[in-house]
Amino acid sequence: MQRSTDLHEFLNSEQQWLPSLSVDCVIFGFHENELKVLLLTFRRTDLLALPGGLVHRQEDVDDAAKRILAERTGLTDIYLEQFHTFGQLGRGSDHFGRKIAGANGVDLPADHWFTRRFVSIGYYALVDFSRVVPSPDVLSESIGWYDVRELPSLVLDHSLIVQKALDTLRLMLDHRLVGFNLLPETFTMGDLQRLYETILGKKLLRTNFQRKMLSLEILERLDKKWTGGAHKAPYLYRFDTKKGEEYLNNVDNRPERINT
Amino acid sequence: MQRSTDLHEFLNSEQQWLPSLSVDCVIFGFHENELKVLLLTFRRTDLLALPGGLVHRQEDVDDAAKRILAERTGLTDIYLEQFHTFGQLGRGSDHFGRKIAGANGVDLPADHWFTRRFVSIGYYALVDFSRVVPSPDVLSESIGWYDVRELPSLVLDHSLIVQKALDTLRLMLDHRLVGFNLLPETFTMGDLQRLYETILGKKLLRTNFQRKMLSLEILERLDKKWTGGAHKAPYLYRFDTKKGEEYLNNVDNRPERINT
DNA sequence: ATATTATTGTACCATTATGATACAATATCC
DNA sequence: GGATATTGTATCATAATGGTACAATAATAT
Repeated sequence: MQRSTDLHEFLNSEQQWLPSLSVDCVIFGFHENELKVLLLTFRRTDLLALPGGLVHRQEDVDDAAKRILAERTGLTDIYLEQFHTFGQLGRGSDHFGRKIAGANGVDLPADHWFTRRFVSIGYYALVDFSRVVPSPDVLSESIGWYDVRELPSLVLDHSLIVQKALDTLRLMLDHRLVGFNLLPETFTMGDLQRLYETILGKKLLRTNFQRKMLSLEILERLDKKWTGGAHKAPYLYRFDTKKGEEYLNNVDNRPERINT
Repeated sequence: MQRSTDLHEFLNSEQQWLPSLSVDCVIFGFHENELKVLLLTFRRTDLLALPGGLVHRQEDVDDAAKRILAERTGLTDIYLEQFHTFGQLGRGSDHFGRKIAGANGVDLPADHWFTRRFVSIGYYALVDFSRVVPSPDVLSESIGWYDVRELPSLVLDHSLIVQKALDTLRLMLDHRLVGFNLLPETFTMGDLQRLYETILGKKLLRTNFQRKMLSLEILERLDKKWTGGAHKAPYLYRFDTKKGEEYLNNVDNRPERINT
């Protein structure tokens, strides 16, 4: 995989990019009842930011999001979903771009392209952060997971972007069954419940959660799982892709409150 | 209100605009059990398109959407909501821009800015089309309402944009109570039901719809309405803004299916 | 006046979904 | 074999929803 090149090269790369547009990725990491977000710091600064980047002149924006995530964090094969585009005035990157360049000994000319305004398209994803090893690119000093409940302050409007992504994730949780692409191929009902609880930020009643999930008829029950714990072994389940598609395609399963 | 200027002026206006970005508005019109979309044809062509436009260099994108809608259709004070950004390759406007210019006797040079690629931010709104008089701007030959169930073919990817907007509208219908900003100040339960039925594209059971709406406790019951019809007079209702806000702010009213 | 008509508001019942508790089943450890 | 922690299911009470019935009531026709 092609990783980002260095800052000087980047600052001279205006011709490569679609002007005015950027992409920012909110990668939620789930593990052990914690929900975290992947953040980078820029070299020689302590500025925290979402992994983001620019779109090539001849590149589908969805593809750009995947490429940017890969280049900046090393993460590949992750399902990204667009959720909102941020185009407020005052998310201008003048101060911001100048600060980053400055920290690396570059004094940007008054009208340098990187100091101009960008409108940013937000994408989000949900991964199991114990099974993913992000690595920072050359523009970045560090990369790491930060708990969503105590997020430090971020560059530009990135805090707002994270908040909007989280709202969308919660809203879409069972509409899109987004959870299933971050569980292992097979999982227990407890695994699934912990995922839901972490994303929704609240406890669910075990028995009713189980009843509900089984009633959706999108899970295939497999063998039991003998973990070595001193207790009854839980069943393993697999997400039944075919039934899952049917479920999602059924208009009646949309989360609308008016039915009859 | 400033309306759009002529084509030649527009084609020389590159400096005004944020490059690569456009906005398209999907205005749904509701009246008498019909759901329609507002479309324009470009001058001297029969190309149908959504009202769209470009963003000024120093202009909030949400503001740009409102301005564009006003300039191109004459509609003002309409609540627009962003729903998706369209950035596929191949929605390129080369062929498209050249066709429009050509129809008006302008032969665009090979790399004219208007033939380049645009990424478009989609906004939608819902209005009562009997109470709104759109008028086409100078770029357009005509403006009119088209039934969503039998949409003619549109320019670029505008059919896709309409479909996505409609999906979003239906999904958000009672989550955001989006319907209320297009009913008159006071309305009957029948009015409200017809609105829901038209947007959802299906019949609802009168008695249960009434029960549901009343149970939300966001409607204020007023006097009866004597229409002159040979039947019992229905109550009029007003949307109670304060209670409505409370309702929308209550997380428990989000359309999630996993509760306990 | 009175009957007729169309529509509305509400009551009511059957069915389904949800919140909550109880309890038997069972892998492992001791 | 008994203790322990967890899981799967049953069950009950309550709430929400789908569906029907019916009385109330503005206008109109008689």
